[in-house]
Amino acid sequence: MAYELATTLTDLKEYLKPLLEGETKVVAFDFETSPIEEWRGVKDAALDPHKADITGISLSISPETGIYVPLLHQISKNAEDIGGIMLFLSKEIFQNRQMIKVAHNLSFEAMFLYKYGVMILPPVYDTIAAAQLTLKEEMGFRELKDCGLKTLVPALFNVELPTFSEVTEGKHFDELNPEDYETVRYACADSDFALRLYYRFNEWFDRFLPKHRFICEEIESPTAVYTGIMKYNGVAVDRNLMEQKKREAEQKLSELRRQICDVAGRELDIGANAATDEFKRFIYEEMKLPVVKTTAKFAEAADDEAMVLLKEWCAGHNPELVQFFELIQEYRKWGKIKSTYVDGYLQHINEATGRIHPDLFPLGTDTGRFASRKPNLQNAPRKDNDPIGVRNFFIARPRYKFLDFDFSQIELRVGAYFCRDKRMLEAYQTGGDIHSQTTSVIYKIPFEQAVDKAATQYKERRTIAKNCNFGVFFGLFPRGLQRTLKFKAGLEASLEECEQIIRNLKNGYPGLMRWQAETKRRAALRKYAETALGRRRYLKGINCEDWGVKSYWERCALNTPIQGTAADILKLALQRILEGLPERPYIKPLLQIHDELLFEVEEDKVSEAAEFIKACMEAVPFPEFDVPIKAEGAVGTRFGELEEMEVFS
DNA sequence: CTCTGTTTATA
DNA sequence: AAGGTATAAACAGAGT
Repeated sequence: MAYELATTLTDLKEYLKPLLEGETKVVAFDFETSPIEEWRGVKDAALDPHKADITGISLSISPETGIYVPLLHQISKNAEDIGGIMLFLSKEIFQNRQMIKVAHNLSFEAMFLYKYGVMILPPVYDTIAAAQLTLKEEMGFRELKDCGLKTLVPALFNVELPTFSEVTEGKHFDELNPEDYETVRYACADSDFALRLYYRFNEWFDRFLPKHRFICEEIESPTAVYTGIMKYNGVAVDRNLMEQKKREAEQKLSELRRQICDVAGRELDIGANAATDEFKRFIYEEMKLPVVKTTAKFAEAADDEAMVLLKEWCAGHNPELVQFFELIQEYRKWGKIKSTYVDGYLQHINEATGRIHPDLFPLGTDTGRFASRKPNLQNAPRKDNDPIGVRNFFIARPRYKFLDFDFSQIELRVGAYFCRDKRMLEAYQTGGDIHSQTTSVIYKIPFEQAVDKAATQYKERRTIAKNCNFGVFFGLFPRGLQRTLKFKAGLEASLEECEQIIRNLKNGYPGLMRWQAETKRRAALRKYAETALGRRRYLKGINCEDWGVKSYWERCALNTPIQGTAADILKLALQRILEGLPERPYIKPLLQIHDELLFEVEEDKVSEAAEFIKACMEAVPFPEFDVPIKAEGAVGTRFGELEEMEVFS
């Protein structure tokens, strides 16, 4: 195999000649990284661009070949004129709009390039995204590591690759000698096989699912670059505030524990969440309360709904226990916030940056949505459900502001696009708002009151209306609606009333029922659901005999096109934003929260940035999409205190 | 230490 | 005669 070592820019140019002269336009590349001095002993520091540098770069332009450019090895010789090489690579390759840049797990490479101020631009191709879009079903990919090169290459090319630790034997990559062929071989194999995967996956796409090639090339690969940028940036936190709130929470929890034991009349070990066996035995055995609800596995439930029901029962039979359940509910609320959002977030502050950099997975879900882990920054509690203000832990860096844009009702707009319901389409095309109509229907209040933001319970009512709308779209039953209303809004509605609401909604939007029936029928026939752009999700149990199982998969068949198309639309917006970032370095992408994007922006560039981002998000996502899209902006210094913002365009 | 069940936070 | 779906994370308890 022809793997070479480059020690000069001339060597590199010689290898890349066919690429530079336009005979081929595809190049795969890969970085080897090692921790910088300060983080040498820290686990996984080599994977963190704030604790590591690029040790060397490998490139490949044709199968079974590759070249390795050593940059920062500690022994033997590195390439001459590293600055010149980096400049050459950025200009001629990474930012070259004619060249297809291939990498396996592109967000990693994009993250390191961003560190050096280089924004890699489309066309790009992430072979890990391609793997997810081709083999996810048959190989059962879930985690990123399941589709690492070390798994894919043996499976697809019948070639064994040495693992990183076999080659490095516990050392960092920069301690290897670049003149050893093993070093060159290891580094080059990664780009060589990334390139071969590019051709292999494209053959697969062209043969079996051309639309997934479009999704890979035009959506997921640019998204991988954007993801690398978000991961690099992370979000700054106010550690002092977190420590202070931690103490407040501890105090509150111990007070509540004491009160709970007082009301219970004895010492009770309720653990961190009032979920111990001792707690459950106390309510169901000692107090002999009725089992008002069971869990999925038919055990006695003790969740918040059960607490509400028990509280109601006690109001009639055992009034002194009402307070007990109220205290338990409050205890759990504080417990959740302390363990997940205070202690949990504190564990994830990066020592090098003082910021939180979550793991973001653009293909982490079955529908095409992102997932966020370690920590999950997509589920920070909202103001109205959070006594301590967790979102205020997040602050913009000095001289910057947070800028946040939220797609308004994106899933319902997508739903309107799919079901072609006249009234829904018209409502959106004339700038209207379906949640308001629903609000007025279910609360029996005039439309004017439903749209009045100053009216009491505006937000809460809207949330419930939203639940109804989404629920009805995806197959909510009257029972489910009744439950949502009872437990989320504290509203007692009869089953008949709920049936009436659903009937009203369905009558109000007749296109909806037709679409639902047709979508379920097609899903059963094809055994998959797809988004408007053809992103597929297979529906294993859609033809199962068991009503419950089949019914679940039918709801997935209704949900996937809508949730998935909304995800596609957001990812298309990311692509447009990415294209504009090189000329707008004052915009720093931080997070994606499903229908929302968070940025840090230089404070005197906020309106410029807002105008640009809004335009990217509101652009027609693909030609057939005929429903207007709206993005609403907000600015602020703390994530919990963003103020709505008027954006002119 | 890992695994399952349950609960709860978000979109 | 009836479960909106998509996630991540924490705790509790049981088993290795």
